Amino acid sequence: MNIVFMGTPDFSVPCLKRLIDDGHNVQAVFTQPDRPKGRGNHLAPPPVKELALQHGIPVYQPEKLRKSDALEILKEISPQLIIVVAYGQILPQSIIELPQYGCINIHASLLPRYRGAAPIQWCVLNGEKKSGVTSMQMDAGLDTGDMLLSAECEIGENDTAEDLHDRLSVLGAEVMSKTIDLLEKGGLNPVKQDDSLSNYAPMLTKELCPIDWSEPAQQVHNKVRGLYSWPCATAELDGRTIKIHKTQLCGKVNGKAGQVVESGKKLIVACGDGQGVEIVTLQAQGKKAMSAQDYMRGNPIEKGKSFS
RNA sequence: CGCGGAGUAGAGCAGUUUGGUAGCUCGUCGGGCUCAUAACCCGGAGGUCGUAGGUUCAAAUCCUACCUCCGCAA
Repeated sequence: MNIVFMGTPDFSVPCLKRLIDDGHNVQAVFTQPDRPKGRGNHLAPPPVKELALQHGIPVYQPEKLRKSDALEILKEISPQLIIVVAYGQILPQSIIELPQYGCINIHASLLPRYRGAAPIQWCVLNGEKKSGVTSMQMDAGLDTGDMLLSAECEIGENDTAEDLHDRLSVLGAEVMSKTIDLLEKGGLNPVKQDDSLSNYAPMLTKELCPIDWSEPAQQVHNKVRGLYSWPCATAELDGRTIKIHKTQLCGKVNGKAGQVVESGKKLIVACGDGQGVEIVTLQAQGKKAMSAQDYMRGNPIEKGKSFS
C-alpha cells in the first residue's frame, strides 16, 4: 500500500520499521523539526528521521502543518493511507480527509482510557495493572477516533514507564501491521469510544517530580516507576536534590514519613502509611546513576535522618 | 560559543584553597574468634591521581589545551 508515515520519537520507530519490513511503499515521512538538544544545544534529528534517511525515504519537517505547504505536498504524494504514531502535532481536518483510507493513529493506551500525550507514564503513575495499544481511525478530536484494534499487556509490580514504553512500542508495530492487513481485506469493525469512560494523560512536567513522603508507599513507588527514565522522581536530603531511579516496596517499618529507617547495606525510607520503600538506585547532581549502596560508601546517610 | 558539576585502588568518596612519602568507607585475599554468621578482631594485595604539555628542586595540588561523564535550561 502507498503510505505516508508521521511520527517523531523512539516510540514511533518500530512502527516505521515494520511498515518497511511489511513491504509497504512508504512514500514520505513527516516528523518534527530538528531541535536543540542536550548540553551545548546542538541540533538533533528525531529518531524517526534517522531511520527514514537510512532507507532513503523523503523526510518533511514542517514547523506547523497548518501553516506550511504540507497539504499541497501530500496531495502531490497522494497516499492511500497516513499512519500517525506519536507525531506531536495536531492534523488539520483537510489532511485527515485526504487519503483514501484516512489517517490511522497508533496510541499507547487502551482507549478510551489515557487519551493525550503521556499515556504510558500516567498508567504507571496511577498504578494500573495493565495497559496496551489501540489503533484508531483519526477524527478531529484528541485521540477520540473510532477504535479499530487493540492489544493488552500486563504491567508488573516493578515495571517502569520506560519498560512499558519499550514493550508497547513493539506491540504498537504489531497492532499497526494487523490493522493495515485487515484494512486491505475489509475486515475492520470501527467501534465508537465511550467518552464517559475516558480520561486524559497530559504531558509530564517537572512539578510532578518531588516525592511526597507522606503518601502511601505504593504511591511513592508508582511515582518513581512512572517518572523513570524521564523526568525522574526526586527527593531532598541535606538540601540537595537527588533523583530516585528505582525503588522497591518492603513492608511495614518504624519511622516517620521521610525518615531513613535503614542505612548501610540497604537504604529504606518510611512513607506516610507506615510502609517503607527501599531506594535501590539513585543519582546525585553531577553524578552518574548508582546503587544506593555505592552512594552511601562515599556519602554516609545516618539512620534517622529525613528526606523532605 | 546556553549555565554548572565531576574524572584519585574493583566500587563510592576525601585530599587540591596554603605544592613536600597516596587517605577513608566498602569490596577482595590471608589469618583469628564463634555452635554459627552478612557480625567482630588482626594482617595483606591493589592507584602511570582522565590525557598531553608547561612552571618548579619537587605537581593529585598551580598554568594551558584536549578527551570522557553528569546535572540544569531548552
